[in-house]
Amino acid sequence: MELSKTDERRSAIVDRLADHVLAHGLVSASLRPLAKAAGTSDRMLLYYFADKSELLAATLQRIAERMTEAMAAKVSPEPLPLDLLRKRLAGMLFEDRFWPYMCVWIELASRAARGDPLYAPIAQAIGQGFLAWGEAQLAADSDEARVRDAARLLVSIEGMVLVRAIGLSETVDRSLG
Amino acid sequence: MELSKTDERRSAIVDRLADHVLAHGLVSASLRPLAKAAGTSDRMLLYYFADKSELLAATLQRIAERMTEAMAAKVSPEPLPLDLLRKRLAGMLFEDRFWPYMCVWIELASRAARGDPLYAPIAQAIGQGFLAWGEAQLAADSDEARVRDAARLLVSIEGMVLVRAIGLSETVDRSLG
DNA sequence: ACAATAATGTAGCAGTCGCTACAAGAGCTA
DNA sequence: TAGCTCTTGTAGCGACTGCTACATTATTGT
Repeated sequence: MELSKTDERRSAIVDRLADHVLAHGLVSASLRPLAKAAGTSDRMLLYYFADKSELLAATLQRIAERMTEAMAAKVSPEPLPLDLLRKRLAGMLFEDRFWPYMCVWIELASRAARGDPLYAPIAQAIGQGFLAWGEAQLAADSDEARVRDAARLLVSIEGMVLVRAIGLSETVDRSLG
Repeated sequence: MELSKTDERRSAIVDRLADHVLAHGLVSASLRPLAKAAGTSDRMLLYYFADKSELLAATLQRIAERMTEAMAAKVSPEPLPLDLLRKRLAGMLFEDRFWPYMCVWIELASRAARGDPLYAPIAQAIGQGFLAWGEAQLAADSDEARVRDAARLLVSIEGMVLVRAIGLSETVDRSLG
């Protein structure tokens, strides 16, 4: 019994908030629509969470957890070279079911870029998590090469995501060819 | 005499709106603050522009023009190979005076990613403009290679921008090494 | 000089924003 | 059953959103 009733309810709410943010973006994440999506009232949202920041932080963390889980399931039994890992990852991230995560991710980055004190640390942590994941997946001759390849993996994946976001999917394909 | 007085006034307003959007982002681009930045009133903004969409479209176009101008000034006399062009461009885009453009660019992409009918076409056009610029700058053995390298240039530049946006500048550097 | 048109100020509408004061119900303990 | 804490609804505040009706002043063409 480590979860109190309150914690359980909080967690259930966060789950439905995550669904809503994935479907409609941070831009439409205002209290009343979120409450409706969670089957409650804005009043109750601010009963379970101190303020909107805390609520959104919890929601984004939940979204990141889901993504981490999905990527953990994609772990390859043996290390892969950069090119191969990049292609596999690109194939995965552009699936319809993952694209909402990428949309939220870009939104997060756009706020982090302006130094938003709520979003910037969250975005940075997620980025570093990805780097660590990449380093664990990559086959490399040296630690130096591993770190460099993980950096290249992150950069090129983010690039493909952003280029696809602006509607240039063919350009993404061409860059992989 | 191709510009009427109204057009001139419109253009002057757009210039100051562009300054404000570059400084504070689309997220704070609401009518009253924009009007203040332009030295006028929200009432007048909607006198010169049909609605907020038209006003923002004009502002973003102006911002894109400024960026295009800056990049035209960076044209190298002879074609460059991908790696070199990438490094030069990265060096330029990460200068302090260009970073605000990148912030707005990510914001634009995040809205385009959700299919926003105002921002999606603008973002796509800017992306295609960049591809054309890259193709003109790149040294390549064949047209096929040129198109592919331009795609790779766009993807990696966008990737570096996004990774820097989330506060991982060292990762950007490592990816170039 | 006068009439038409362009430009601008004032005020406000209806809606949304995050958030809160207040009170009432629900469920438990003594 | 009395009292107490946890939970929830109602209602609203003050600020902000895009936008507009109305009136007034400036400018222009005749």
